[in-house]
Amino acid sequence: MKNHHRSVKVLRRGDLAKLTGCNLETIRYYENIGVMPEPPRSSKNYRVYDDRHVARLRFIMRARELGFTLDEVRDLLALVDGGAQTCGEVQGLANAHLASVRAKIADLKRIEHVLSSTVAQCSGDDVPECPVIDALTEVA
Amino acid sequence: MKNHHRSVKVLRRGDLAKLTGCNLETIRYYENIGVMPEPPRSSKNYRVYDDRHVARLRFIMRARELGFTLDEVRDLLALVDGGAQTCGEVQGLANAHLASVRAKIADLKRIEHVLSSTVAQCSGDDVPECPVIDALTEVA
DNA sequence: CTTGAGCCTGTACCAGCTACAGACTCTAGA
DNA sequence: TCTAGAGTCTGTAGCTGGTACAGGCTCAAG
Repeated sequence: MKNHHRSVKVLRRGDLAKLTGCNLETIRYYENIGVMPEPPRSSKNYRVYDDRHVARLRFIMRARELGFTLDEVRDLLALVDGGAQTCGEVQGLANAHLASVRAKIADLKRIEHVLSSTVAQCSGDDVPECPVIDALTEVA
Repeated sequence: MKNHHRSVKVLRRGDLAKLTGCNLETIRYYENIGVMPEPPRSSKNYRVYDDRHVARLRFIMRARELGFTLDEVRDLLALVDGGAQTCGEVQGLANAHLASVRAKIADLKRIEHVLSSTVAQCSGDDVPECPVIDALTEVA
C-alpha cells in the first residue's frame, strides 16, 4: 500500500482522458480556451483533477455531441455556474440551437434530393455523357 | 473607344468575382490549392481570365454548394478534364457523397429529436430546475 | 540504475476560406 | 498633366475544433 496516507487516488490528465473517452490533448485545449477550468497542480506541476472535472468534461462532450458550438457550450456553462440560472434562459439557448440544427437538416435534404435525382439518371456505363456533370455544369 | 484593337474585354480577378458571386480572395485560394488553373498574366502581372475560367469556377461553386469537399471537387474535375471520363466513375463519386450526406442527415435528426424532446419538458419559468441541463449532465 | 511511460510546454497542422498590410498600377476628373 | 481613389499584386495571419509532434522532466518497475 503506497497510498496509505491518501485514500483517494488523484486523477491526472491521462486518467481524465480514459474516464471520459476524451482525447488527451483536447483536455488541454479546452483549458486553454476556457471551457475547462485550470485545475490545481501537484508539486511537480502535474494537473490534478477530481470528480467535478470529470462531470464537467462529460457535460461538454455531451453538448458537443448534440452539435452545440464551443461558444454555445461556454454560454451553457455560464448559466449552470451562475447558480441564478433559470430554466427559461437555458431553454432559449437550446431552442436557438434547435433552430440551427433544423436549418442544417433542411439544407442537407435539399442537397440529397438534387444528388439522388441526378444520380438516378446515370446509365452507369462507359459512356462520356454524364448527367451529374451536366447538372454541375448547367448555369440553371 | 480604347479597346478598338481588342474587341473582347479581358476579365480580371474582380470581374470574375462579380460574375460568379465568388469572394475575390477565394479565387486566389482555389488557384493556390490547384482547383482553379493558373491564368495567363498581363504585362503588368495581372491575372487574365476568360469564359472557361468562369465556367470552371461556377462548376466548383455548385459542387461546393452540394457539399462536395474540395478534394472531391478535384476528383470530379480530373474526371471532367480527363476526356476519357465515364459516367460510371462520376456516378461512383456522387453516390459516395450521397451516402455521407445521408449519414449527416441521420445524425442531425437524432440530435434534433433529443433536443426537441428535452426542450419540450421545459417549464420556461424562473425556476432553477432545467431538464436541458439535466439531460446534459446525466451520465446515461 | 536504467528504461519506458506519462506529463509538461509551445508550436504547427488540417479544411475552407477571409482579411489585411504594403507595394504597385490603372483610370477618371480637375 | 497631376492626383486621388480603386483595383491588383504578394505573403501572411486569423477563424473553428481540435490533433500531433518535439524536446524536456518526472515517476515507477525491474
